[in-house]
Amino acid sequence: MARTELRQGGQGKEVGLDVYRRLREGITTGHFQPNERLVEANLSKLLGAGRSAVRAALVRLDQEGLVTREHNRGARVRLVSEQEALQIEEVRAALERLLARQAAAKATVADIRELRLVLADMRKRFSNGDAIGYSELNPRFHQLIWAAARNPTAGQLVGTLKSQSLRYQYQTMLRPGRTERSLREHEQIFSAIVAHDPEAADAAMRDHLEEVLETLRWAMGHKGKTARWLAD
Amino acid sequence: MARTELRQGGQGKEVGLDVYRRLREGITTGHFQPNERLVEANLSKLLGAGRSAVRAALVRLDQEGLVTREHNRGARVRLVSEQEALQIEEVRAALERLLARQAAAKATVADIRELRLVLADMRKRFSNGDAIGYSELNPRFHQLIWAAARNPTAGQLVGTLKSQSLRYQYQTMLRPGRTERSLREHEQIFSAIVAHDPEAADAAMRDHLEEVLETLRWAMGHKGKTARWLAD
DNA sequence: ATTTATCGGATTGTCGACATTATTGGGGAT
DNA sequence: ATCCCCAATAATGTCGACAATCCGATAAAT
Repeated sequence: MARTELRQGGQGKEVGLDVYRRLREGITTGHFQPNERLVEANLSKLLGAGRSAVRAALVRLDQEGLVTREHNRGARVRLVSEQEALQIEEVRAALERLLARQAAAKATVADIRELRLVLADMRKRFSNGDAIGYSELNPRFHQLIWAAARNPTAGQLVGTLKSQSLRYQYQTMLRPGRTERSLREHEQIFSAIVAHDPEAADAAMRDHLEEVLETLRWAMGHKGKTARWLAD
Repeated sequence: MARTELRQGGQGKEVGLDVYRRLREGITTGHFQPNERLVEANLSKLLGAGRSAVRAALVRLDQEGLVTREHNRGARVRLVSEQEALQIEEVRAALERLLARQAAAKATVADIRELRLVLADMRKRFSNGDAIGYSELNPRFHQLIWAAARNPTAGQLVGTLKSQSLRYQYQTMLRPGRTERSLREHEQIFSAIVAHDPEAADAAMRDHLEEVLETLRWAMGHKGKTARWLAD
């Protein structure tokens, strides 16, 4: 099936890390589908690395929640249920509130400049009716906030959480009028950060992610209609 | 048949998991000190397992944040700085607020019974002037809340965070009058959960952990006096 | 027909060996 | 005495081989 050689990258050293990154990429991009078996020998050939490296990567990904491993039964891409996705999103919300608050407290002018840039881009794409392009910018906006908060602990955590629930991210766009609302919420967050107002940033992020969660719950209520072609 | 290992610990199978658990135990209990080198061959002999198992365990612990590994330079017990400990505590606070809220919403009578039991024990030890015994019950109380929230995602996360900042947990007792105040805060959290009032539970947990954080900051200001004998 | 037993292929778990890479310590030159 | 180079040592990274285990299929038994 996979005719595509993912072979490339490692400059002779750090093979292990490279394998981990490429495997991770393969999972998050959907190259490997949920519940798909990850056979060590196959990956070994596919990635051009020894089985040891593949094994180590699988252990890491397991701990990270992207892969499940059963004793003597190998590894598969972890399928997160809708219920789990909601839990993850709740946790993510709690963390992003903290990050927004800290970003408002610590953001530098450079941070704010980059945020403004992305936000302008978002406005442009929205007014062009490019909903997909808009939602592609969404992660970038949030990542800038994480960076501005200068809290590696929380940042890394929210990053791995995001990668776990990645599969459901596009469900939020299906609701009519969601994009415009999302844009307004992002603008609120932005102005709170510009004003260096932690309370407001917290509140704005809370409202935003509460909306996202609500939209997600709504979308999952329509599972029969939408999840069908999202599963493929 | 398998003449499997008479080594202590796991019952014959799951050697890998057992090695991981014992190594983890060794780190959290302080048997291995921060920054101490973890040489694979040594651990291999010490734990009576092959180097492969040890290696896998180290990879997991690295991803978990209890160990740091540098390429070609091996692994050592990760030393979390005071600043990092504060960050971790902030994140933990955010997560525990969520968990308290959900616990208030979902707690069963069994959950509440157990919580009441622990709390009664805490009161008893406090009135006996047993501050150390009191703080030993602290984790148990919080764990019961995590369990009552029925949110494995958040629960597991807050668990690993706790294990990372374990080293600083006793610093909060050094402040005079802290124990009594802590007891009152716990009672507030408990009654909010009993009343199934998520808002109140959130607020109570927020106040409680804000206090803990403040106490921690205070203790770190006195680093010169206290950290000396805490480091040994 | 259903259940049980057995066999073969496939895949993982584990061990040992070897190459590669840091680190340490000594010896010589300045 | 100080510095630099280089061998010796220790530990990790990687590979290959083998045994243990699981899964599916086929055959046997009731």
